Amino acid sequence: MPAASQTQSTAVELSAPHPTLTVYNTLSKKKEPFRTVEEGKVGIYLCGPTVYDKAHIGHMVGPVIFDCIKRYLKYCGYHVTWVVNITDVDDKLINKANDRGITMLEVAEENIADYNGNLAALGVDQIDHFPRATECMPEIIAIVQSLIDSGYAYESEGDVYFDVTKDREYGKLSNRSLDQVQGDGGGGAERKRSSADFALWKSAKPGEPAWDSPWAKGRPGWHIECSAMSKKLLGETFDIHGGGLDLVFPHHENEIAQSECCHGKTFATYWAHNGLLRKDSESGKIGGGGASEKMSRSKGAGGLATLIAKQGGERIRFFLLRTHYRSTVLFSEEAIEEAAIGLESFYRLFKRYHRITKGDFYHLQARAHRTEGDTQSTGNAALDAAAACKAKFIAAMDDDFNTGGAIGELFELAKIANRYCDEHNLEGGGADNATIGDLTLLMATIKELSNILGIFLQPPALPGGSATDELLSKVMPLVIELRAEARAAKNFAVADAIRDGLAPTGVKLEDRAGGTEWTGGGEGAIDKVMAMLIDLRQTSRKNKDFKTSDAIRDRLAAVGVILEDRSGGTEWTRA
RNA sequence: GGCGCCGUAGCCAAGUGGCUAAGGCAUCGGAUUGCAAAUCCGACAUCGUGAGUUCGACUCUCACCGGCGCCUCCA
Repeated sequence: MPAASQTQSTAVELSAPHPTLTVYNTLSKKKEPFRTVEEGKVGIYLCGPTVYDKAHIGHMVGPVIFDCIKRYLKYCGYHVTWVVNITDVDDKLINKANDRGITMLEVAEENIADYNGNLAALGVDQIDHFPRATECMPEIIAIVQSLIDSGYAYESEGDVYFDVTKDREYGKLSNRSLDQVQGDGGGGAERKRSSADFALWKSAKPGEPAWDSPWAKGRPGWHIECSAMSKKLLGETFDIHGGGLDLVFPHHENEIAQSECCHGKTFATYWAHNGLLRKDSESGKIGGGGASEKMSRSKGAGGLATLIAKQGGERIRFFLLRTHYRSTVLFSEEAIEEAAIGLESFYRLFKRYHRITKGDFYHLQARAHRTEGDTQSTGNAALDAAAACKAKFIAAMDDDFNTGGAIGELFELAKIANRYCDEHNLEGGGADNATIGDLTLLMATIKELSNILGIFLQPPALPGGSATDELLSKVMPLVIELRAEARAAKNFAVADAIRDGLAPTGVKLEDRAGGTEWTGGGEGAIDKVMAMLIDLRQTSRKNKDFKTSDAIRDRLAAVGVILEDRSGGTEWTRA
């Protein structure tokens, strides 16, 4: 078999292709029909962080898209195992530990906690295994030994290097030939046979964390831990290997080299690389084209936890999912806030659904698996339109997990549901069992599809809302009541003064068929609301509208707020 | 220098060899509202430039211009 012998890695036999799902493969630079190593099962390995510092938003792109990928593959009926590794031994960790006078393990623990908190906030909960390099030393050493035994690696003064000249296929992922990767050789150049060789094992200097090995006491090189962890949890050949585009070379190239030389067969069938985030330093400027800078912890990027605290995880997830995962994304808080506006319209729809049906969107039962045969017309225009949206949503996801296109359909679905409410006057008495049933079907479709994206799984925790002041919740009904009375008396000046006066506090009023609703009101809103009321009372007194001014004081007293008129103005206190 | 990516409306962003080029934000009309808000309806792009292939290209090829990535650690 002369032709086949040109490749040392024998291709493994794959399942029949999925009829519609295609996945882009960095290895072939094409979208390919999706086939699996084992029928009905998918193994995914995503390169996680080296935990030497806090995460930045760029670290979430991979986890978020793969979280969706797993959800979608499950939806398509696959059984999926997803591994995200933690690299917790590395030069940078050692340096960090030395700088701070703590152990490498302590540095790792701190940043792993940060990372896990970030994942949880963004709704990434599909990861099955979280292996750590330091927990896989026997497996790492076994692979290194095997590579030495088969002549692909050599020991040199206690270090072990992979001999790239022995690997005929070296460079196939990043599309470069050996003479193109002859750099300065990096650290330990004098111990290498070729400058492109890379370390599988690094002997320890005094004081460095070290593990016993057949060579010198030391630690694994970068790259090798992924080969070991993926083998341990997913086998010698698995389906999808993911990571940031910046990992293609040298990290993934070296992983392939190690694993395929060690096992003599395909390492991963599909290589899926997400695009990188850039920080938009000129956001807000007209005309775009402004400079943007690379996100990198070495350049001080970080603060993801702070960003989450401010914006909330769902906004960030939604922002990331609006763009195809392979694109470069310009990130700025303004961009996140713009995405959030779209998100809010969904939250409003969910509330509308609740007003009409008393049902909770978040508790709707939705289909968990795709069904191809439910496209026959129902004779109901709204339901038919929704079915068409769903079909387009699925087609988008089938096309290399095109979440951006899928989200467009979600907006369309929201419009269909809102229109249905309008056309059938569901908030003005048009609701009956039939219309409520149809609306619920529409909402369940939104639930089914948003479940795939991992959004709207539960009411958003942040921002603002959850921390609403208890007193504010008591005062607002009273404010609304005052305004309702003013409106009933056609005293629109007072009614509008209340609503307009509330605007700067972040509290919004919306008049609905069933009464006025209020939303918003974050930290400090209560003080501003009280100031508005005091101001309104002053104005009323000035206008001899004592009915209003007295009502304000009396009703505030009823909820435990006392107003005291002093020479310098009115002060309020909690009783 | 080597390898590669991108350029769609004011902004963000899907998509396709030929029917109306998704969707979101913003803007402008209209319905609705006491006025708003929300919601709905409508308006708003010929797809960086030039050439080629083709009956036909925004979609394929080439050139150019303009952004960007990797080649050192990096999600």
